[in-house]
Amino acid sequence: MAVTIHDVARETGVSIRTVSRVVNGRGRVAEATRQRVLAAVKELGYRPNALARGLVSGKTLSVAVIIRQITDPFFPEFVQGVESVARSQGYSVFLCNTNEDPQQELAYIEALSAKQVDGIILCGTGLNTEQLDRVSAFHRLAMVTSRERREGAVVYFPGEAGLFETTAHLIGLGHRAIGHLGWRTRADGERFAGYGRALTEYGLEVDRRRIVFIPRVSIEAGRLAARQLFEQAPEVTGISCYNDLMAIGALQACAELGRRVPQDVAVVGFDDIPLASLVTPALTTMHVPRYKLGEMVMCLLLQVMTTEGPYDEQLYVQPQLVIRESCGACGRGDASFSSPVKLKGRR
Amino acid sequence: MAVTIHDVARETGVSIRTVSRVVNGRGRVAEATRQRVLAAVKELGYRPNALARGLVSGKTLSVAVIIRQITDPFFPEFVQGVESVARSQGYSVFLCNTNEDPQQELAYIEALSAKQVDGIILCGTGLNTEQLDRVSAFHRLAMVTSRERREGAVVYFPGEAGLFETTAHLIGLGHRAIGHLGWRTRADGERFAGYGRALTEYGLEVDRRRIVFIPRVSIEAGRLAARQLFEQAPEVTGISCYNDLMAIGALQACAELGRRVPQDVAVVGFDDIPLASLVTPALTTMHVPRYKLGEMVMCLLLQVMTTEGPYDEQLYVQPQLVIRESCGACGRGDASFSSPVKLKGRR
DNA sequence: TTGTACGCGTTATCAT
DNA sequence: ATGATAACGCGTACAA
Repeated sequence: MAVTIHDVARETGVSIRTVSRVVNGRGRVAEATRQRVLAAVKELGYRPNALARGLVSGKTLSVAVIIRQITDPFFPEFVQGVESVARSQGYSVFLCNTNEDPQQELAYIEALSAKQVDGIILCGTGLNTEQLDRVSAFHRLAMVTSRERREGAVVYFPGEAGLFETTAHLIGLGHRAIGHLGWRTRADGERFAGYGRALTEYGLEVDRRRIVFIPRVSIEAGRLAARQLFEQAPEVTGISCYNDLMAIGALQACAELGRRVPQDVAVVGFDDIPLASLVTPALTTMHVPRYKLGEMVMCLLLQVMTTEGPYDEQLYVQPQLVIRESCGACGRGDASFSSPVKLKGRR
Repeated sequence: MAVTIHDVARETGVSIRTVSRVVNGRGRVAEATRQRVLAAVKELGYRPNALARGLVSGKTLSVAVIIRQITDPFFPEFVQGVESVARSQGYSVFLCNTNEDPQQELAYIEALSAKQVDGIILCGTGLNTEQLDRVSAFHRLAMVTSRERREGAVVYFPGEAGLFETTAHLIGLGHRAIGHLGWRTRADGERFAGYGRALTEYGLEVDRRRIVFIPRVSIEAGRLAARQLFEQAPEVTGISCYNDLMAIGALQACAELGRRVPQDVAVVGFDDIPLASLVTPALTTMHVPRYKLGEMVMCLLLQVMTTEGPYDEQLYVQPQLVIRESCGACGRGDASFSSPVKLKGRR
């Protein structure tokens, strides 16, 4: 069995109360006693049981981060940001991967509440508003979302406005037949909505044939989706994508089909993952400061956790359009500058 | 305050013992009572406090995975493997990122022991043998390592043999001036050792100038290291790298410096991350089944946790050399098959 | 079949 | 300054 506070007390000849005082640094303790206790702690290798501590204190000093896909390059950096702030405040982090499944997400939240985590961070939740309200009634939480939300602690980066901007960028470059590679079929997809609004505002039709949704995000899924798009709507000359992974998949598809980027087809992504600047043509995309997002939302959660009652604060992060080469808008789209290290179409 | 077992008992008019029985599904309970209790549980939203449960049972149903770098594409898939097995057995997973810092790693282990996790998974630990022995004396643990280890539960994939093989591959292709991009300067680096042994066994000199170590693994670090390598030893025609990230960085460097791959320089990696098959020339590398590794080590940990006393089992995973294009060994290294989607030299 | 009571390792409230 | 002791919420001998 592990060594407990009683062992230390017995060893030192004081009461457990005193040991507790020394260990927690609260309350006055004679320096001599303090030293003796500290010595015993070290010698016995005493480590306070966080369970017992949490049981009585009601605080576990642990938080959970729920993300959709750890293999999506978006999330690791985000998690790092969360973790760095959390650790600096003495918090441990539970990482939970929902595999983009809302059921899984709910299941995790259930389990976490049993674990008595002090707070939960949601990044790109798949829950609907009602579910979200229920959860936020029972947990201290902070979230990163691209869905408009007027209550609670949220770091908001507008997916709708983001895709409006990328799509408008394509329109501004003269494209008229613009396709979209989207995530899921949900009617309330903000990014998809941004795509639609851009078309509409510029007087273009939203054509179902030019839209392909895929359930799970990956380069390979993007490649396949793009191929499908070109079959359904060969006239497409511009593609705005849900994110960079899909966009890179689209680049592959273009390469396979002999469509030159950006000369024949312009492709624009979202997220600006590290890979985006590495591919050739380098991907034009919306930059999202992932690490900073993680730091911000964890800071918000700290506020939430130290506040009695509801805590409302919405932080807005404006994604930035990063113009590279995949849309041909970059002044010197000189192919001779490209390195011969290329992405392959398929393995 | 949260609803406790007492609330449910009061609501139902039974004792907490009965509620406990129903909730845990142990012991005989009259079906009628059972239903009433279940109803109350649902209505009140009762959720057993895992802290209290863990305190009395000595089990928390949670494990921790300690990894070096969540942003290294190696780890996310590994973690997924761990998580899938863990979840299937009702375990939650703490994810801990050490940022390749052994001190951080020790700190995490300390904290985790306070959290009473039931087990710990180490993936590519930075601890030395002595530290490892100490830790394994106090915790149930399983590990993935490329360092030979004859005790405990370990999934072993031989880094030494792996780099021997990649280096030997280069030698077999006729290369004589072979460089190495390594991680850290540690004398006990297994992969570096494999590189050295290959040279020696084939009668080649180990030349210090042809070796560059970098402290942190990334594509960018690999690029810079490769540039340094070419400055120190311009005669190099083959490079065996610690992992794929470095190798891809090396590909970039070659591109920048006008050295054609594989015609002028052959590059070989290790890990076979998804990106490896996407770059052109596609990277020749050692394939490591990351997801499977995660599943295996979690299964081992389950064994460890359900076994009284020490549990010893070493699983060997043989990495496979995947011959692609970056060494020119692929029969038809026909450049015209390459897609125009390329990696850029720098952003 | 069901209930009482104790203990898990802490923290914190009271005395002393 | 320090020591008994009561919670915290739950599992489980043991009793009924």
